[in-house]
Amino acid sequence: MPEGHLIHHHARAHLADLRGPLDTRSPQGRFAEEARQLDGGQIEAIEAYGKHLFYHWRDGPIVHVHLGQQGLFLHHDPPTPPPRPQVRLRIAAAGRVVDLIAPARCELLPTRDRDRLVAGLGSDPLRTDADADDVQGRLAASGAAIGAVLLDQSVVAGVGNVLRAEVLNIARIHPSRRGNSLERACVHRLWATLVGVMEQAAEEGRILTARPPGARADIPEHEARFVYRQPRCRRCGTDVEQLTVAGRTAYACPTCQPLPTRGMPRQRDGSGSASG
DNA sequence: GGGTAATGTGGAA
DNA sequence: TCCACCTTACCCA
Repeated sequence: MPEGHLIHHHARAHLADLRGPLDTRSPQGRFAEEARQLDGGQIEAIEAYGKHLFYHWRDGPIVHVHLGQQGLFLHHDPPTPPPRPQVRLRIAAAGRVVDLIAPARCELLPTRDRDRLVAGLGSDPLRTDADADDVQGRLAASGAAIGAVLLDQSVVAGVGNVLRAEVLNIARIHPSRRGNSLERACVHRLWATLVGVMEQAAEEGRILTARPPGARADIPEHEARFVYRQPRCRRCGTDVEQLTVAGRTAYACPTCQPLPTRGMPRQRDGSGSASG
């Protein structure tokens, strides 16, 4: 389920909800010993970085969570139902309970390991320490398809398949275009779009890029996207093109995101005729 | 009730 | 490049 926007959304919500002494347990059992260690402790800070979550326990360890593809959080108000047997970690505060299910990773992490992990990540558009100039430079220097570079967590942290499709459509860039074929203003537009879309998505907890004006609040996600898993572009109605970029299905509107004609003069570098 | 895809990643081949 | 991980949600009968 999760891309970076949702990770930040959860971090904010959990920081607000999980105050005071906490009860922790692992009904599923795979985090039982760790949960016993944490039981009765308090969370001091929650950090989101790309698709990673770090729960900093007061005078305690860091709990590192990566949801992977199937992981999800359930939130309960009292009266709290008993946890499903699949719940890896239940964290219960006085008024609010969070269940973590099917994470790709849930582990105690020494600070050194957290630092090493973060050092391998690129700028996160949702973090104040994101280095916009550095990322744009790296995007513009890459000879790989921009749709591949965006998914590379060591370049930009937090972008997944939905954000890739929607942001490239909004910025009118075809996912197959090489980073180093993009004009500087184009890369700047891409970064600005990324930040804007992700901030709104983090706020709302979902990616609703193509929401029509006046749409009901509970509009389904699949009706509120320009090209991701759409038969036709919601901007112009053109049939959406599906292609594989970086091993994952990419979606593009041939009208809104045209590919420059092959063979167009581009003498700056030799990458213009690269296969793909 | 069954079958399938999914917003991700890392390791094997 | 493919598969496993592991669960939910959705589609269809």
